[in-house]
Amino acid sequence: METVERLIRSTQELLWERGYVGTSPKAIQVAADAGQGSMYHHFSGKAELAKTAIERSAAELRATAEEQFATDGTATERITQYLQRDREVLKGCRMGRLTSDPDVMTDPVLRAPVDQTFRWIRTRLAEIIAEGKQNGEYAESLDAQETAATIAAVLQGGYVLARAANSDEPFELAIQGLVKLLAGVTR
Amino acid sequence: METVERLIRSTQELLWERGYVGTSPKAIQVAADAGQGSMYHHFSGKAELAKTAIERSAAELRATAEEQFATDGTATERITQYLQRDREVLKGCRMGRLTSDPDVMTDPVLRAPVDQTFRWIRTRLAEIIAEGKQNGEYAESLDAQETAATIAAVLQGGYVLARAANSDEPFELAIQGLVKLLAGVTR
DNA sequence: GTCTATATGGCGATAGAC
DNA sequence: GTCTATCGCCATATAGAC
Repeated sequence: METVERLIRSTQELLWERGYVGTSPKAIQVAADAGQGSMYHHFSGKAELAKTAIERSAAELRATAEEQFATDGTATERITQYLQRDREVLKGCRMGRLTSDPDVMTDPVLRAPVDQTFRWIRTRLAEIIAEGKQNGEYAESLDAQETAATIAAVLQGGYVLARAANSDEPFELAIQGLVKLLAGVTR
Repeated sequence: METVERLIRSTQELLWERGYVGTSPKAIQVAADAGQGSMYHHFSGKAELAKTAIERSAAELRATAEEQFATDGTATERITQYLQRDREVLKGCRMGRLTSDPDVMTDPVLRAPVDQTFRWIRTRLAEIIAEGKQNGEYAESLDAQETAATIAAVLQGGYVLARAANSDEPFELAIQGLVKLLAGVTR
């Protein structure tokens, strides 16, 4: 693999594990097996490399989610599939965790892909719920935007609870609880 | 206010804003208006000060939550009150955000109060839901543990979505969506 | 493109004077 | 208890040779 690619992927991994503030150029170089000069030849510095890595992760995350969303099946089936797909729960969400990083949230360039990712997920979930209302799966009174936000929040919050407990269990409980609550509004 | 107290409170504030990795002893000293020697006289170092600050924040958080939980009223009323109480949404949860900090999660001493806080919240919510089942407010089939985890997750995830969007809106949407879903299981 | 040398400044802590 | 001095190390680059 080329040096640039190794640098980007190593940065993605380190941002996931340690955040932006907790990741040093040196650590990236070691992980990527690239020299100092090499890194600064390809990128202007830590910030530009992080921008590239975050944007890459955002695109990957959307692609993975769309795999679940784009299947055929009822709205409930698609949402449930998304909720229950295999996840590395204890690592947390690589986008969600960045919202705790002060330097990411402060820099509009670094925050933008994080922002966009969650807007996209909420929009996509709201579309699916709206479809479910159209075909009579859900009551007309169900608010698509609100419910979409709730679903996205349970996932993000599930990660938080799991990491706090150092166990997948609270995540699984939260998802299961949500699935059952959703069943309550399904006709 | 005494120096020790200023040190602890400044650390609480900085941990909330910038996390453990993003907070330096120097920054704490400046915020607390305390000298280098002063800080190291009262605490062995950054880690011990952080431990004290996190434990303090955990206790405060529990006390604040219990204010909502301990009122009289139906289970739904108490839960809704907790969900809809005034919050500094864009600052996020000071316990929840620490789950993204690599050095906090790695150190058992620093992680313990975070762990305990969320276990307590989930337990407390589950108790209230169980009471609601007893007095016929909720269906017998409602799982208290799962639903408690879902509620806690929506709050934590709501913070994440709000910070990503740099707006309270997604938080409010997620809470509102949850309240309505809960109404679906209320008799 | 990649390497090594060098630089400035901050981190996290220790030592000892006052 | 608080202050200043000092320390070794790392963060984040820049410069210029190869």
